[in-house]
Amino acid sequence: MPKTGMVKVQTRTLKTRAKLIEAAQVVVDEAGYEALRVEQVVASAGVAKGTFFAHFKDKDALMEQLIGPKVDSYLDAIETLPAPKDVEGLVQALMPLVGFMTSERYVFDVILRHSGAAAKETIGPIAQNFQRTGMVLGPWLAMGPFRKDISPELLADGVGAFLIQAMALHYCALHNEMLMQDQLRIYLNAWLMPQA
Amino acid sequence: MPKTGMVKVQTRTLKTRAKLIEAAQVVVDEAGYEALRVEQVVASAGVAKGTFFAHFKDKDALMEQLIGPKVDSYLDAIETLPAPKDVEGLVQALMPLVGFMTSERYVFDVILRHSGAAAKETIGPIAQNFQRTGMVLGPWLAMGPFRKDISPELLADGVGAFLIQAMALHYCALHNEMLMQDQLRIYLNAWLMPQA
DNA sequence: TTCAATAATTGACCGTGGTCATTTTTTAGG
DNA sequence: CCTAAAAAATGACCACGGTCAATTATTGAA
Repeated sequence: MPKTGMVKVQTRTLKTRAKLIEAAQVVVDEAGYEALRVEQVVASAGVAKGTFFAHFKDKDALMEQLIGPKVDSYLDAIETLPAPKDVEGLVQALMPLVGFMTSERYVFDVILRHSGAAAKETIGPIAQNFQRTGMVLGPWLAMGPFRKDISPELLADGVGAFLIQAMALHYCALHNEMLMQDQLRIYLNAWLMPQA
Repeated sequence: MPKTGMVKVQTRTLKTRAKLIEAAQVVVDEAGYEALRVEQVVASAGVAKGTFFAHFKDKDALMEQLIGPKVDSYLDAIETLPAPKDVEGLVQALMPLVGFMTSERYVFDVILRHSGAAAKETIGPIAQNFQRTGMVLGPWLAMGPFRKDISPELLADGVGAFLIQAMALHYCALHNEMLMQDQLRIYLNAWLMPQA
């Protein structure tokens, strides 16, 4: 593995890594995440298989590099939106992200594995995304007409938990998207709204 | 695969399946779930590898047969307990189950992968467990000093969601210094208690 | 420019889950 | 019993993620 110490990073290293990620992205764009094969990636990147594992601890690490930025782009989009004024607005704001996360069973599994369930010393891109979700959501929730008796961080944590729950219940179905949305609305109403 | 129609189930079939599960359980008892190898199981069961996959769709299907009943036994124990009178009591009642679910990273992953399978055509043992969790928890929560503005089913759903969240965080480098039961207590207090 | 130390790359090899055409066993009818 | 069809078991084989000792490229100091 290219050393991550304080020594100079060889240009070659960056080139190779870029080639691998680019080749991987092409495969994903053409056939989806599930269909990605390391052998295919190294073949079209023109490097040996060993090189792949010199750059990525395992296949999942590459997946993180592909899925993480994608999730990030959805968070970018969310961040530009005005703070939602109710649960419905929040759900609508979250749906594109949810749609991506449940676009493939495999993607959802990867995200689940890495969303905090990953026992790793160095925090990966996906876990960082979840942190960022909290950072985006927290202030939003604090501004909205939501319960004020607990911290925005805790509020955001709960949104994350119910997001996972709703996706887990309906991860499979594109045709279940309405159901997932309804489910999420129910959860978030119960979680976010001050009790009458 | 042994047919599951209305024809007679051969004694041989039951024998073989029993041998496989027993052999698998021995491996698990000796080395844990993660260490289980199909080749080891078939070797000590004295059958060919193909036979294994005639009885179980894949390795995960066997894992469900091992983990499902185990989770069930914890639910049995919980069911005999008197309804908890506060969040602390609930947390204490749940901890043995939580302890098992997080005893191995691999076990948690298997459970995660199968917990949302309720939407699938054939509902597996683990998904059934999660349903049962709701059935055990619902009435309990209805009896306790918990919020009454939402249904017991929804309350139980939320407990499930926060259970997963707390367990996921337990494996996360950023949060593992906080004890899982402390985390769970915070979540469940926020979720279950009427707002002051 | 040289060269030794270090980093990156290679590809044969392995472990292990999963497949399938073939063989063996069981069942049911005559 | 005998036999043909159905069910179960077999094991050689494959796919694919991952390893590692050997090889090649890069670097920096003299």
